Amino acid sequence: MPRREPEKSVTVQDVARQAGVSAATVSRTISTPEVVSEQTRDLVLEAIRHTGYRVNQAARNLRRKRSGAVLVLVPNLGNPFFSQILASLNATFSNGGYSVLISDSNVQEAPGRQVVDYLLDGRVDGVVCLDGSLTNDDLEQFHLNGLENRIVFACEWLEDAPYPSVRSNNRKGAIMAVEHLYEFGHRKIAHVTGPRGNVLTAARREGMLHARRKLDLPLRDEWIIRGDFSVQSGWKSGDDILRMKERPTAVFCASDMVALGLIARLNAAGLSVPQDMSVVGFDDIELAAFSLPSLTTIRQDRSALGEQAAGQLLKRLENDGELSAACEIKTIDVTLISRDSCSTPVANST
Amino acid sequence: MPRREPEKSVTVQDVARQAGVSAATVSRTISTPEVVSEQTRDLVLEAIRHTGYRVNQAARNLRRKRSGAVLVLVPNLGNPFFSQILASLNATFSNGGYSVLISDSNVQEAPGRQVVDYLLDGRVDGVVCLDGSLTNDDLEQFHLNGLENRIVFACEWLEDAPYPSVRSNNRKGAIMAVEHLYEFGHRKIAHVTGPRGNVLTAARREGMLHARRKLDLPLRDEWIIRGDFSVQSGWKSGDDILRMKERPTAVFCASDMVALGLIARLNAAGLSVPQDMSVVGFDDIELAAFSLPSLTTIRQDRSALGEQAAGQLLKRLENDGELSAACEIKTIDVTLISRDSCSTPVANST
DNA sequence: GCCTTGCATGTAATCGATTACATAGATAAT
DNA sequence: ATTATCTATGTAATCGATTACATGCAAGGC
Repeated sequence: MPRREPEKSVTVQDVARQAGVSAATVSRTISTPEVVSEQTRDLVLEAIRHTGYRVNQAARNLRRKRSGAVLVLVPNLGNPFFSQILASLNATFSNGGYSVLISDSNVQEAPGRQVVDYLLDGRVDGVVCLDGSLTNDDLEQFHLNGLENRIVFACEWLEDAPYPSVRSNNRKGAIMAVEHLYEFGHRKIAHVTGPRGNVLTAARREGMLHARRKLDLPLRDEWIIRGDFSVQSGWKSGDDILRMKERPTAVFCASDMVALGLIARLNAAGLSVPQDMSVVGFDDIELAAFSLPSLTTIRQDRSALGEQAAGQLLKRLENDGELSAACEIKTIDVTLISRDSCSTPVANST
Repeated sequence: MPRREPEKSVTVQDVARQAGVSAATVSRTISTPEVVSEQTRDLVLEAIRHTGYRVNQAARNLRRKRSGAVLVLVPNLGNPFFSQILASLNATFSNGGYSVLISDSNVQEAPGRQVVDYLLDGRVDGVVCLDGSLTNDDLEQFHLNGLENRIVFACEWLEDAPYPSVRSNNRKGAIMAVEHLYEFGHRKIAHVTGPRGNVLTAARREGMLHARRKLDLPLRDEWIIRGDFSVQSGWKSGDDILRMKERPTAVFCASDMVALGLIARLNAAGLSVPQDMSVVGFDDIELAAFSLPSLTTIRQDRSALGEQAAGQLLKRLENDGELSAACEIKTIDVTLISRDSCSTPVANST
C-alpha cells in the first residue's frame, strides 16, 4: 500500500505554485470563492485536489483570531441526563462549523478558572455552561476580561447574573407534578430536593410549595427531604421516609434517578409503588419508561435545550458581541408523562 | 467594576519590554524555565503577572506543530455507559495537559472522515475511538496519511487492524455469566446479542457459546436473539421469548440496558424475575444496583478503560510514533456482580 | 596570559494562512 | 479619445510564539 510521508505539510504556497497563481488567490478560493473568477477557481481547486492540500487550522486561527471551537462545561459527565444534552449540543455546533471541547467540572479543580483560561488562551471562542455553581470570583473574572457575551448557560443558570440562558420550566414542572398527585387524591405529599444552593433545587421546590399552598395541602417540615439528584440520595430519602411517624402517601422527586433510588428502597422495605406510595420523578430519562413500575415524571426536552443553547451561543459569536445587550432567557416547556408509579392513596396509617 | 478592553492582546514582546529582556527569554521562561537564570526568571514572571499576559495557543500550535488536543469519537453520546468512560478519559487527558474534543459518530455523516480531517487539519494530535464500526475505506485513509500511531481504540476495536486498544475481557465475562446461571441449575439459557457486525457482540456471543459447549448445554437457534444494546431491543427480545414454544429459563443479555428492557417486558406479561426467569446483564451501569430486582451483571471497569486508553494515547503522542511498533492490546478484567435477578429455575413448562 | 568550555541571552527566521493595499486590464461613461 | 469604475489578482505585512544560531561573558585549564 502506498504511503505518503507523515509530515509533508502541503502549504498554500505549494498549491499556488501548482496552479500558477499567488498564495492570496488560493486563500481566497477557500475562504471567499465568490471574489475569484470561475476559471482560476477551478484551477486552484484542481491543484488542491492534486496536492492533497489541507488548511492548517493553527495558522488560520492565529491570523483570524478565532478558534472555531466551543467549550461545554458539564457538571458530572457520568450523568446520563447531561450526556444527552451534550449529544444535542454537539450536533448543533457541528452543523454550525464549530468543534466541541468538553470539560467535567467535577474533575477540574477550578472550573471557572478553566473557562477563563480557555477563552483568553484563544482555545475556544465561547462556552456553554451546564453548571450553575460558579463562584462570584469566577463571574468577576469573566467581567474583568470582557467575556460576558461568550458564555451562555443551559439547564442551570446563575441567579442575578446577566447571562443568556436556556432552561426548562422547572417551576411549572413541579406544579404539574403536585397537581397530578393531588388529582389522584393525595394530600400528604413529600418532596426530595436537589443539592443545597442549586438553582434547580430552588425552582422546583418553589413550584412545589406554590402548588401546595394553592391546593391548601398540609405541610410538614420533615416532608421536605434534602437530596442531590443521585440514585443514592433517593435510596437515602427512602430511609428517612420509612422512619417518619406521619408518613406521606406520595413523593415528588427532583430527578428520576432519585425516584428510582427511592422506589428501590421502598421495595427493599416491603412497600411497593404505587400501591403503598406514589412517586413522581423529573427529567424523563430513557429508563423511566422501563423501570418497575414505569415512572410518572416531568419530561425535559433535552434536545431542545441543547439545540437552543448552542443556537444562542452561535448567534452571539457571529455578530461578535454586537447584539449582546439583550440577555435572552429562553424557557423550554415541560410535559407530564403519566405512567404507572402513581395511583390513589391507601389508608395506610403508618 | 473596572474592565479591561476585550482584545488588548498582550504579547510576548510586551512582556519582554516590561521585563527589559528579549522575547526569546520570555518564551524560554515559559517553556523551558531551567535554561533561564533565576533572577531573570523572576523578572519575567513578575512582568507576566503585571501585564496579565497569556500565551496565544494558536501561535504556539502553529510553531510547535501540535495542538495539545485529542478527539474522542463516541458512538452515541446519549448512552450512559459511554459517557462514564468519557468522564474518565477527560480526567486523564486533562491531567496530561490535553484538551478533549468530542464527536458523536451517530451524528456525524462520515465519522472516519472527520477523524482524518481533524488529524490532518492539526485540530487534534490524536484520537480515542470508542466506535469499532469504521469502514475499510477509513482505515485506508488513516494508513495513507500515516496516522496509525495517533489512534487508539477503547471498548470496541477493529479486528485485523493493528491499532492499540484497551478493552474489557468480554469473552470471559460471557463465560462467567453463563457459568453463574449454570450454578443456579439453569440449562436452557438464551442470549440477547448486540448489533450485527459489532466486535463486542462477537466476543460475548463466542464466550457464551464456549461456555455452553463446555457445560454441555442444549442449544436452540431461537435462543440466540439479535439485539442492539438498547433498552428497546431488550423489550423486543422479551416479545420473542414469550412467543417461544420451548422457553429458556434464563437469559444472558449483552448489556444492562437490554436486561432492564427485557425484565420490563416480562413483567408486563405477568412474569417476574427471578422467580419465572433469571436474567444477567453486562456493564454494571449505575442503575443496575437499583432496579427491581437489582441486576446481576458483569461489571466493566469503566474508569480503568478510560484511564488506560488515555494513557496509551498520551504515551504515543509523547514519543511521536517512535515506539509505535508494538501494537499493545490491553485487556481489562471484568467481575461478576451477583444481585437479585438470578435464582433457581422453576419447572414452568411454557 | 591565552585558549577552551559552558552558560545566559539576544537576533532573526520560521510556522502557514489571511488580508490591506497596490496594480493591471477591461469595461463603461462622457 | 480620455478618464472613471470595476474586477481579478499579486505583493507583502501580519498574526504571536518558538528556536537555531550567534554572541558575549565568566570561569577553568595550561
